[in-house]
Amino acid sequence: MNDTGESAKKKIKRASTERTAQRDPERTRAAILEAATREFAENGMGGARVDAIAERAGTNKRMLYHYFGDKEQLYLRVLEEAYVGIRTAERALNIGTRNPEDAIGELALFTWRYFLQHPEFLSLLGTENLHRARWLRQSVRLKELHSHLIGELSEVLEEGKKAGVFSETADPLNVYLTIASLGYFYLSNQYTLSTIFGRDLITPDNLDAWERHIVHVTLASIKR
Amino acid sequence: MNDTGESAKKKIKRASTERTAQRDPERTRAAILEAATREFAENGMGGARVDAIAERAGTNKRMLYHYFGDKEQLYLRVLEEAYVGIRTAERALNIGTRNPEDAIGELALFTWRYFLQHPEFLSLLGTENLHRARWLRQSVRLKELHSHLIGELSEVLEEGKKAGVFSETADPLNVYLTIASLGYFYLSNQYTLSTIFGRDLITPDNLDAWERHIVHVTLASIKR
DNA sequence: CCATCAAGTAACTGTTTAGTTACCGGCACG
DNA sequence: CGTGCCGGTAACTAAACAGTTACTTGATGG
Repeated sequence: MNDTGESAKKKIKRASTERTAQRDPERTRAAILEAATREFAENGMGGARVDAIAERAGTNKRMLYHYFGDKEQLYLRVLEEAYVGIRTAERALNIGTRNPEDAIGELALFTWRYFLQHPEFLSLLGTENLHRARWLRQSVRLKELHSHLIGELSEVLEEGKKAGVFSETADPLNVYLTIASLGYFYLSNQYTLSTIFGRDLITPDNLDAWERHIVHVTLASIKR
Repeated sequence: MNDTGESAKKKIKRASTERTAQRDPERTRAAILEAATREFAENGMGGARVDAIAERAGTNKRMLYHYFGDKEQLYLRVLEEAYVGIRTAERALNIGTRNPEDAIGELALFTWRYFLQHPEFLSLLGTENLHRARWLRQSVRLKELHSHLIGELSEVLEEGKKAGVFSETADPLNVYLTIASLGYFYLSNQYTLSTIFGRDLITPDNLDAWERHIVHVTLASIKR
């Protein structure tokens, strides 16, 4: 109830003390979030089951509703965390410090490899778009998260134009959409593509080839 | 039961006779298929409701189960029809009759515009990939439908290589995946993209710009 | 050692869902 | 004329579902 210095002190003491592990609210919360990420990624919003999330998290529905309100709020939380994940890792690249051509190549490589290592992120995007960004639109946390990317990319392109290596028509959003398109489609649609074309797209050789293809196409599209 | 000349004659008579319109099996069947296409496209496999499909089709569940067996078989039928639709239209392009550069440009334009005019096809692909092509894999009708595309594309590329306009490394599957990637991602992810980048991707100006971009990128990636 | 309070459990509820069954009505044919 | 068949209706059922409520457990502070 009250958050006096006394109780705060006790909380710190509790948090740093080895406990029986039967109770661990933060752990439970994190477990629910992770379980929900997997469940929503595998089954979509309509197909995900609240009971399944609770079971995967090793807890029960009572805790899920206690920490997250309801299914929709939990889903939004999962989606927000997924975006924070990729944008944070992207920012750490610091593409602005490289020469323009390398910077674009690095961003393409990073994006492809992130998609490859985080299939659940691609699934969540697919689900959210199926619903026309119904939940993402309600998010208040994500408005500023993405502007940094376009800003940095814009600077890199300007630098390249001045140096005479990039075409004057190169546009930052177009460049990012090109990189993301080539990575997203190949991975998210790998199952139908492999089926209809009778060729397993996910073998190491094919993945390597497509990685090189993405870098090649991206640079070919903006070089003078 | 039996399909003698007599009963066949009667069927023809029935089909050509103006009836009370209370009964029309083919119409009902087609209405169910069309309603199911929309329902599955809008809500995915998990989110689609059999009652909603029946209502949209102006009929009821009894007929749906009568014609299509169950929800899963109906879904597969919808998916198969969607693939037949795009591959049939694609074949009519006859890209083999054009000069190589125009042929690739035409294929890119066609694919983009088909995606633009058939959002339900993109949604169905998304849903099917979410489930790792679980139903498509079971389809026996679709094995040969797609080989024609790659064959024709392969011929065009060979012709272009001989003429010296295309790079020797250009690969037919890669070219198609490039075209499809750029169209698919832009449209299927337009909702989250427009939200996070604060720019409406679906305005006529932006659509035109992206159409030109796809053709430009595709050709830039294979030109010598 | 007892009172308190939050973490966690499990059984329950009202609703929705896929799939079924019992029935209706008109048409073709004997 | 009446019998069987087929397109179509609507009410039903069993299971699954999201969300709730009554309860247990165990740590902590007095």
